Amino acid sequence: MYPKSFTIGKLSDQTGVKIETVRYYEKIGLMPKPPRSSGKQRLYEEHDLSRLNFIKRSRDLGFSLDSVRELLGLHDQQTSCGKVQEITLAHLAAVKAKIVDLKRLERTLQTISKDCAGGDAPDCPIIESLSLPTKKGVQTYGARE
Amino acid sequence: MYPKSFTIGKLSDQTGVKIETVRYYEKIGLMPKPPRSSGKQRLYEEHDLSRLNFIKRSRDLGFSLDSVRELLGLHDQQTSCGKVQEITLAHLAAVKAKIVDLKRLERTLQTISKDCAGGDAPDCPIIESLSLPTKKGVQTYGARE
DNA sequence: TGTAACATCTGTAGTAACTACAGGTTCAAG
DNA sequence: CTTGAACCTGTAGTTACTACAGATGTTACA
Repeated sequence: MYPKSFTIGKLSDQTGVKIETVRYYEKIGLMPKPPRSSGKQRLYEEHDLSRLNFIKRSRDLGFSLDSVRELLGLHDQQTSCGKVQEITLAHLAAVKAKIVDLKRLERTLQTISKDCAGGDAPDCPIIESLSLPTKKGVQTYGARE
Repeated sequence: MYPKSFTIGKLSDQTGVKIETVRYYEKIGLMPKPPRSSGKQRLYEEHDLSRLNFIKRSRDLGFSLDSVRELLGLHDQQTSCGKVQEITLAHLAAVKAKIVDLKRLERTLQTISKDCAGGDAPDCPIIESLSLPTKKGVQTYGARE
């Protein structure tokens, strides 16, 4: 039999995506509902493996599930490369911005920790530094997701 | 009356923390339950402002709420500077690691997007690149939270 | 004093992207 | 035929909020 099928466990092993996550992707419509064995177990094939790899790699690259969904749509419809690049470049810009944020954060943490002797001193300069108000209305560090 | 109190709206304006978030912090025990006015509205004072500033600044610096809770505990008990520094340095290390991850991610995104002409070409090199399997068992990019 | 507009109240549900059960089937090996 | 691993469904928990709905409270102005 040429198109030999395999269970969710194999799919999970091959891709590094956890079983629960595969079922979750099915539930939210990222992965198709596969045919089942006589005993209701999911049976996957090669193309499911590709699709899941695509999803995993995109996720590893930091694309949101919404972006992945969009990318998959373009993939499935063999549509324009332009849109794909647009999404990718937008994502790249977001990543760059995040790096800038984190570097500022790194500098601040380095600054506030370097004055700390680290002993049992009652007036910790870190605590004092943390007690300073954030500047009004300014999202100073923006390190949140 | 010297210790003049103010409502949650003022507290929110002063700190930049949204009203709902202040109530949320109260619910999870980060902020104290303040006294109320005759009509059940929360009444805050200066020290609440300081505490909330501390929380906000820590959050902006990327500390988790659990870390903030720990930091506040040390703050409240005037305890050792050493532990504070420990938490801070651990956090700094995590931030540095994340920067490294994101930079790798940035390079990858740059690489896969630069070959893309961006037109209506049916074989998009980005899509092809995304379809590659992630290396077995290796958390290659780790860009997740 | 009335009333309109705004602030605040409680409580619940929703968000992202999973992860972790509980309590049951099914499958493969010996 | 029995054991144990793998699989099933469904629900609830995670983080750190945010967004309502529907009910009060407060304040400014006429």
